[in-house]
Amino acid sequence: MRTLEQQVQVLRAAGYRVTQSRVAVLTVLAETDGVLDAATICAAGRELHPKLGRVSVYRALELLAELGLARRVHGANGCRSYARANWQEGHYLVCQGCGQVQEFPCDGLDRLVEQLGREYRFAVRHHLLQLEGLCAGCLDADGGSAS
Amino acid sequence: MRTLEQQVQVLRAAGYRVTQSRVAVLTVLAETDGVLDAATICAAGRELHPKLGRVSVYRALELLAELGLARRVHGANGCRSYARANWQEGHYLVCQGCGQVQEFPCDGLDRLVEQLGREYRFAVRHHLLQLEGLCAGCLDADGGSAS
DNA sequence: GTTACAATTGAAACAAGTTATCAATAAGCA
DNA sequence: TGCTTATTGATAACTTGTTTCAATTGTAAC
Ligand SMILES: [Mn+2]
Ligand SMILES: [Mn+2]
Ligand SMILES: [Zn+2]
Ligand SMILES: [Zn+2]
Repeated sequence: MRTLEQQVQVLRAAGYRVTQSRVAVLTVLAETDGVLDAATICAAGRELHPKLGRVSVYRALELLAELGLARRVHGANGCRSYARANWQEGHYLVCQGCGQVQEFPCDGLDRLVEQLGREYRFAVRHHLLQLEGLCAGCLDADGGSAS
Repeated sequence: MRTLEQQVQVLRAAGYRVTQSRVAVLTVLAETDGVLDAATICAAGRELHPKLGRVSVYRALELLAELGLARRVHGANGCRSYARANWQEGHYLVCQGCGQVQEFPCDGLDRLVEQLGREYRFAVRHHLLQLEGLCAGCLDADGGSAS
């Protein structure tokens, strides 16, 4: 789990300025476990940086996603929401109960992806694996009553 | 590969009416290998059913996706495009060269998903695996010059 | 074939989400 | 501290998706 300070270093190292807007967006994402859409991030970000504008939020999210510091999460009605991220490739669990998003490493997946590439003669450049279901906490809370 | 006739049966079996709008959308999707957005599907669908309206295209796509006859494909700038589909779960290859979308069966993936569920104590309900890269055809055409 | 009825449609108006513009600002550097 | 330029953000434009509701059409019963 990268700290905010480390994330800021990623920004700087990539040659981008460490601006109040970008830090605000990064901070908002760091303070939640779930997914947030641009409007929510903007509202929350204004408590840190009151002048924050909608447009900057969109621009920051796009940049942060490129750098692997944020991730656009695929939802049933579009992918308008983002979660914090620590890697560029997408391997994550989305809890349908509490909305929490959890990244996970992908050892087995990378092997599988490589194998699929050979099988279908396809040169894989990126891969996205998203699992939806119920997290441990929500399973316990439900007592197994979840459909 | 399900035929159009079989797809129509899926619609009917699920209790939905086989309307000109739905058949038009299904046909347009069947006639391409790639992904199409709603506007494009609407335009193409009007050659089959001139009265076809935008709204019906959105509604048809949502329904067809539910039935596993179409799939919303996750793109870099949102997921506004659809491809034909034969299953409800998402395992597919998206070619960045020609735009072709290819579904594939998921034996190994299902095992992996099950294992991940145990490892993270997460009850998986749905999974999405999307690989992006270059298909065999585009690899040959490029002669290996692709980045 | 005709009739009855609910599911479905589609034009129009609306709402939401996203991007272009461009003068003003502030981040990094000397 | 001042210089330079990337970045910002208000506004306006645009694109995408949804609501509404009277008209239509698919289906099954007659
Ligand atoms: Mn990986
Ligand atoms: Mn599967
Ligand atoms: Zn949960
Ligand atoms: Zn998506």
